[in-house]
Amino acid sequence: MHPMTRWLDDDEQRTWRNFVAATQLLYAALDRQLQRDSGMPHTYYVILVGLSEAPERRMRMSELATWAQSSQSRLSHAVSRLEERGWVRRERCPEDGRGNFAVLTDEGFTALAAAAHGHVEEVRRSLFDVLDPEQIRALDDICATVRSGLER
Amino acid sequence: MHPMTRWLDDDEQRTWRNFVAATQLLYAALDRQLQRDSGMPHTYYVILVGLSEAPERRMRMSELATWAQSSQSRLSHAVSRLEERGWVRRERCPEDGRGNFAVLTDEGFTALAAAAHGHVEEVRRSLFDVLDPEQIRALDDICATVRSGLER
DNA sequence: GCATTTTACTTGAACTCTCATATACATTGG
DNA sequence: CCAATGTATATGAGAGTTCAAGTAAAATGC
Repeated sequence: MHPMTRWLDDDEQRTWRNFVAATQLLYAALDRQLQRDSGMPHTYYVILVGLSEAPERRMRMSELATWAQSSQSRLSHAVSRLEERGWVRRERCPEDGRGNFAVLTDEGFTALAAAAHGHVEEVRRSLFDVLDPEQIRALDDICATVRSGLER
Repeated sequence: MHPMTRWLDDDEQRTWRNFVAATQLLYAALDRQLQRDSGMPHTYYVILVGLSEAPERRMRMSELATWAQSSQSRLSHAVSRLEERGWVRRERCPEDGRGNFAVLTDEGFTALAAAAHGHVEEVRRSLFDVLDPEQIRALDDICATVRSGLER
């Protein structure tokens, strides 16, 4: 069947557990900060950022899902919640009757702007402030590598 | 009020987005693999690992929560689900009437052993196989630093 | 001793995410 | 043109997580 398990040696084990611990603590801190100060999870924040950077602050659902590394279903649910808050609105796509645009409203833009400061500070506090420039370069390199390995 | 936002510069922005993309893709891959092959999310796997390494395969709930970086509530719910599957059992603590032990059952140990191969392979495929030894050392270092920054 | 506070853990509701399925429009091949 | 297939998105149920209470036992203080 499958080959013998290539178990992690002690160093790898330690690295892996440090990785899991660090990333989970980091996301927990981010989510807590965003939820507390802006009432949204990190995934919603990412969606708003995507829209805010898109031309006319609008994007097709599927394009936005790809951008935000989200499943289409997750994005659809999330946009529904964001619509309820008046931060995003859906618009039917004229060229393609199946398609929908997600459009960032002015209220959504305002909410994002209000959330950004605290979020960025948290990212700094949790990550950039504790690493030296060399480590930050290395991290960028590592993440780019892992990312391209997983993106197909 | 609060000081001016120290925005991320272009390099930091890129690093941060690579980090988010890489970690999210990685956890998505892990969770998909574990769910598909073993019917459990990564958080449950971690709980079982913790118990399997504890003396007599048992740990106090709060100790286990700390070990697994979980809230007590999350752990309590998770242990309830794991109990339903017969993988874990609760036992009242004799010395402290408030306390509970979570005990890994033989079925739980078997389930963990069955899950381990595929999980480790996925960790290798997604992370260790794509990085060179230098990068792995750097990652360990970075994660340990971030971790201790966030653990208080 | 007994009231107060703290600790250990559980519970329920609200919310998010996943997975399977459904819907509606578009495209393709004869 | 129309049946078959593919694409874009939505929806509903089930599962996990969070947050705010709730319970029960231990420790503390006077």
